[in-house]
Amino acid sequence: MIPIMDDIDRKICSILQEAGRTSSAELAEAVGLSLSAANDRVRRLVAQGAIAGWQARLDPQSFGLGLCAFMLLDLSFDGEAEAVAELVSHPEVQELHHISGPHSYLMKLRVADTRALQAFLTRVVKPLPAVLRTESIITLDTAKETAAIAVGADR
Amino acid sequence: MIPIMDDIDRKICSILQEAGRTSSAELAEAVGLSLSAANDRVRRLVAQGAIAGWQARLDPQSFGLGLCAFMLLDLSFDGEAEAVAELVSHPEVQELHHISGPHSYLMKLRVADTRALQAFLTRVVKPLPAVLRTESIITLDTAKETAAIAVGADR
DNA sequence: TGATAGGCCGCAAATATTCCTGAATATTCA
DNA sequence: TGAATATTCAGGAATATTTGCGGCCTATCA
Repeated sequence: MIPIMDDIDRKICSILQEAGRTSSAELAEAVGLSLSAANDRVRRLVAQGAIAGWQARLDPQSFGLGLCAFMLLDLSFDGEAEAVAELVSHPEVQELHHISGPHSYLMKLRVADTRALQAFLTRVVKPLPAVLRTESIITLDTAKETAAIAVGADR
Repeated sequence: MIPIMDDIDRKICSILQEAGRTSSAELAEAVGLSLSAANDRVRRLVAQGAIAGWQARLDPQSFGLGLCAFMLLDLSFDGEAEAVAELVSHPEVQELHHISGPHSYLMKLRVADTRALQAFLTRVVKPLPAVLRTESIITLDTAKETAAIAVGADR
């Protein structure tokens, strides 16, 4: 099956990435299809992998996680894989990207406060043999933070 | 109402941020409560704001968005607010953080390819009067990318 | 023009959610 | 301490949603 995606599919995805609990009836109405047709679409999109999962978005503040930080990492080639495996295993690490440029990796962290960041750095990051250098970036204020992608459904 | 959160609340949140469509029955079973009690919890967590929303996680590749990039921005104070407002209005911009350190902002972008990144830079970023300098960081490989936070429910 | 496949619709059964009541347990205050 | 008040939980009925199925329509292709 060739995963062609038409405007209706995109609109469905657009709606669901904003409001994941939209009922099939509402969804059907929004895209102008019958309930069962809309449902078929959603099921197909999940099967195709375009919809990768469903999740509740939690409020970090409610869980005492007030600090978002980024960390640039310089890793030696030796032990790099082990370091990556160790880092991604921690829930404080939300993202870990291998990047272009003078640094090896960019890591996104979500922790309670600067104290917790310091603790994470000391307990987890620095002990890794591959870690040559780190540079921490604290977010002071967040203007936008979403995982939503540009589906292009509004045309 | 003081939003006290006990272990059961945390476990519920932990489950739902992994699998947002878990049925109340499953949820109830997982935390050892009756269906209605588990449901009450979820409703309360939503009302409190601990659960901020529900969403389908989409696969960027399926929508032709193969490139994740970060951009460090140096903005002049003059026109900063307008630049921020303009940037966050674009769906390609997933995140925009005001950060500590020598740069003003860190922006996360999701676009089709380097060509699209270049186009965004030329069409959207550079024309902003407040933009003094930019530094683009391309992600070569992503070891982890999640919005899940450390709920601390596994204790 | 006839066969076939894909998408859509509507209905009915199965399942899930919501709402209500009452009992048990904590908490507050005199 | 003891009574009054709140919370939290459980069960069940009413409501809503999801799922599965059969059939219709349309586009495609030989």
